[in-house]
Amino acid sequence: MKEYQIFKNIQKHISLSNTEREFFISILIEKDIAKKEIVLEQGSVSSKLYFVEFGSLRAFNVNEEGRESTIMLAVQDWWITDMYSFVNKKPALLSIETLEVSRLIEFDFIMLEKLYKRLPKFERFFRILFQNAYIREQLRVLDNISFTTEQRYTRFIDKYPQIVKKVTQKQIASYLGVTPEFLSSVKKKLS
Amino acid sequence: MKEYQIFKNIQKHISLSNTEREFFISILIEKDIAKKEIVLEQGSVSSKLYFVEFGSLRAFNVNEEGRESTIMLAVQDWWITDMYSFVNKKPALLSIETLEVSRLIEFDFIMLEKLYKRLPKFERFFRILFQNAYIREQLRVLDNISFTTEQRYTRFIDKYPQIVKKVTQKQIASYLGVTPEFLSSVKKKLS
DNA sequence: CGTCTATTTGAATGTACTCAAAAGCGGTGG
DNA sequence: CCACCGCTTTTGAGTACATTCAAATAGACG
Repeated sequence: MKEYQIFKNIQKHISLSNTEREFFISILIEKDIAKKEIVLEQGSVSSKLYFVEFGSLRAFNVNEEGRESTIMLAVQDWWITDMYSFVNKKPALLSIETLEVSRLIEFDFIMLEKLYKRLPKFERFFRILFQNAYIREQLRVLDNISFTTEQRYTRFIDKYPQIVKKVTQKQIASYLGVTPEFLSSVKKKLS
Repeated sequence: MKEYQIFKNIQKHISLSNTEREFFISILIEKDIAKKEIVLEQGSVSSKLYFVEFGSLRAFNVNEEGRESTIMLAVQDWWITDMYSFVNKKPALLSIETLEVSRLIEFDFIMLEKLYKRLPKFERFFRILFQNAYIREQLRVLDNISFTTEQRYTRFIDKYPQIVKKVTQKQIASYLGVTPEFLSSVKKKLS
């Protein structure tokens, strides 16, 4: 049997019998994506949830003035989509692009609902997944409002060393919510 | 039968049979709390998840310099705890206090795990709850890094008019991550 | 090698903070 | 019911943080 990263991910929280595993495999859709491809465009409705088998992606918002804000970075073993759009079927606030050649596993909304029905233990799995995602985002809010840019930069590179290798300075700046020029001066001060 | 706000909340996402409802009632613990009481102290482990039957609460972090950051505000029909601490059993990053006389329904971690076992549809309920919480926090991150203080202030009062009535200017400032003095000058400019 | 983008540097400007003091407001006790 | 106390809010001056704009340098990639 093919070794999917996604099984390791799922088995962190639930265990599947052989028949469950077979069913699950039968619905999986793999997509190989080239570098710098857009997998979701801001303004369109996000109909897919992605799991990253390998590679990396970035989710970002572009505001009216053209300023980019990076909201999420995903590497191997992470899940990514514009959840707001996916759940509410409203235009996505985020675009998502690959940072390198990536293999994704794709779940569409309908299929996910079927999965919940057929294998209710996936309710538990995603309950735990969203619980952790909520905690992570809340910690990021705390970071944003209570630390200086310098602190947030060093915390970011300590927390996500594997991501730092794959993104540009400019993208880190847009994740922190500052200009690339200012981040450059912060780095200079640190060294 | 007593009319609990929490049933309306739960029935937004799942429906309970009479026997399920009876079981659920049997495990509910109500707490009436006076104004300005601390229900969770930063540094201690959060062992309870609270639902707000009525009243209002504020969750905030105090950093080494003594600066307060308001992370969450909860009114009737909201859930609140330090989820990071509750899930990981680590010292809480947040204190939680009542803003007025409030009635809470209390769930401890063990009881919640029992509830998941006995009534697995609660996995679904909390899956949806955390999904929405995650979306909300991610939108707040986007707000924080992509809007000016003035924009964030007006968005806040538009989005949470019922909360605005119950909190001080100082607390709104600490929610937005600015000083009360600066928020005061922003308000002046707006009028 | 040449082109395009990212990064750095610096000057000028605007945003937000600190500190201090005054004014406003709500609750409490006499 | 009023006077006082403590906390919140406002105001202003001075400073620090962060942006904008422009230009130079460095890197990545075909």
